[in-house]
Amino acid sequence: MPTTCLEHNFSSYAELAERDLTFLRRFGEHTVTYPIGTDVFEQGTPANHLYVLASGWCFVKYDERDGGRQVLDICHGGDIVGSREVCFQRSICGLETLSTVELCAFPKAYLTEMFVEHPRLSAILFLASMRREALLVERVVNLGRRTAFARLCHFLVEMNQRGDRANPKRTDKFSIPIPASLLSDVLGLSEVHTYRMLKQLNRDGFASFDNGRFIVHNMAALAEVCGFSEDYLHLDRSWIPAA
Amino acid sequence: MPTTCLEHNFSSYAELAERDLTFLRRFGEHTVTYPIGTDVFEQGTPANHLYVLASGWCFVKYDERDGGRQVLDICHGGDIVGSREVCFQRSICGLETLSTVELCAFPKAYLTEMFVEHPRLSAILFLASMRREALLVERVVNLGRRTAFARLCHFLVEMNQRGDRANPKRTDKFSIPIPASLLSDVLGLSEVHTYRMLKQLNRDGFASFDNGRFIVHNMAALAEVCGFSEDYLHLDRSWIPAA
DNA sequence: CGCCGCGTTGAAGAAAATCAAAGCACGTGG
DNA sequence: CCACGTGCTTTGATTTTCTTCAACGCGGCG
Repeated sequence: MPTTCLEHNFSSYAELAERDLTFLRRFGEHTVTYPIGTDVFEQGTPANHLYVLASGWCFVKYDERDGGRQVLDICHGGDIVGSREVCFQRSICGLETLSTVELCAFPKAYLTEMFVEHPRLSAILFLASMRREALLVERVVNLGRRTAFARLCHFLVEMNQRGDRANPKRTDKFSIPIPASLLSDVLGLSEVHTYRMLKQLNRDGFASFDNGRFIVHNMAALAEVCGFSEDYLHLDRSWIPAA
Repeated sequence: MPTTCLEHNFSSYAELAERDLTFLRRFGEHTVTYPIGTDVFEQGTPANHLYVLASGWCFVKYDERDGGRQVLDICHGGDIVGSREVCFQRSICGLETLSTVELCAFPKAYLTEMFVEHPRLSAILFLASMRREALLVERVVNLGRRTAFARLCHFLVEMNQRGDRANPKRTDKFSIPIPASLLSDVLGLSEVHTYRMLKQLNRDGFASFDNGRFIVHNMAALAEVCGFSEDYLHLDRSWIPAA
């Protein structure tokens, strides 16, 4: 499983040729395991790897000088993480684990070879990055233009959609090991207000939350409240070079 | 000028080989001019080109069903626009002009060839996309964790930095043809509150605003108020394939 | 002139933050 | 076993921030 996670992720975008697979397998060996609460890479310091999250949960965070913190993303199994950070001399964000995680590490130094020898892999990495950027766009809209309650609904719908992708067998129950304090940093709210919104979510019968486990009772209502758009799901893979 | 804008942009990331330049020049011809108020591409519809903004101003917008609108970016001369949109079957965002603009259009259909034949160009496109993503990260933090006034300050500092990049001869005076209504959609504020923040900006002696023209009196104070981070400026180009 | 878009101001109200207190589960040490 | 502290959750009261509504000045322009 760990040795094929990079491979598995890339394959989900397009079928790979044997020589591309061989290249990926060279790095599939570099699997690392971290316990909960580990800073995998830190904001402001150079990042030397990009990762595929093989198992477990982690989140991308941005800490402000004054102690404020914004969570940029909750990573799902299969997500590519750190491809933005390796492009900068100092990481824009930090990555912290929410559980024990297995990460498949791809050394930054091999990006050059990938772009030269494996155009198909490069195109896939580009496409995956654009997908992540589209998620960031949704987040900007969420924070800029929606109420606290709608933000929470949007978060749930997005997590559900992404959970489906990571594991097609899922139902409307899903659990992410996320304390409410962290959820408030995702939603750009105070912790107290986040608790109130969770309460309302339950009162309205949309979904319930208990210790990191969400149970969605009415996904359609959640999507309706926040005007959820699925455009980010529909990537155009047609231009990826043939194998 | 128009015929070399793509080339000029890519060269700003790394020196190009003659064969890369030749490839870019094939598309340098496709320069289009649009009047103010034009929708260059529309949210929800397929995008067939990516662009380099050769001259003028435009902005990236996300319209919600309920009529709300969020502005994702104000594009500066030299910016690559639409590389995210071409990766989706339906554009995530729309692009509208703020003035007469000249755009250098690169057909999506040629991405395949670029990735296969021009790894250096592909790497540069990737790097430029990561820079734009870093700007989005700053926007998420801005909207999620900062007050109205700090958001405005951050906007000014960012516009100033990016203006420097686009035109190194600039000073602390700069003008973007931006009505306050649009500014409010950038900052995620109501129009009225935006006016009040502009007033305060003037009262505090940080900067003044008149009809799209900003004059910054104290850039350091602006940067201080919002805790501006320059990390996004420092790209690591070291891994780009040699020419 | 009268209309309209843009900027400004004031007042009222809603949304969310902040402050404060208390309950509850859990682990630790006595 | 119980006492105690600590972190997580809940609730209420208060304050701040921002939105909304409304009115008005002002300049351009048909």
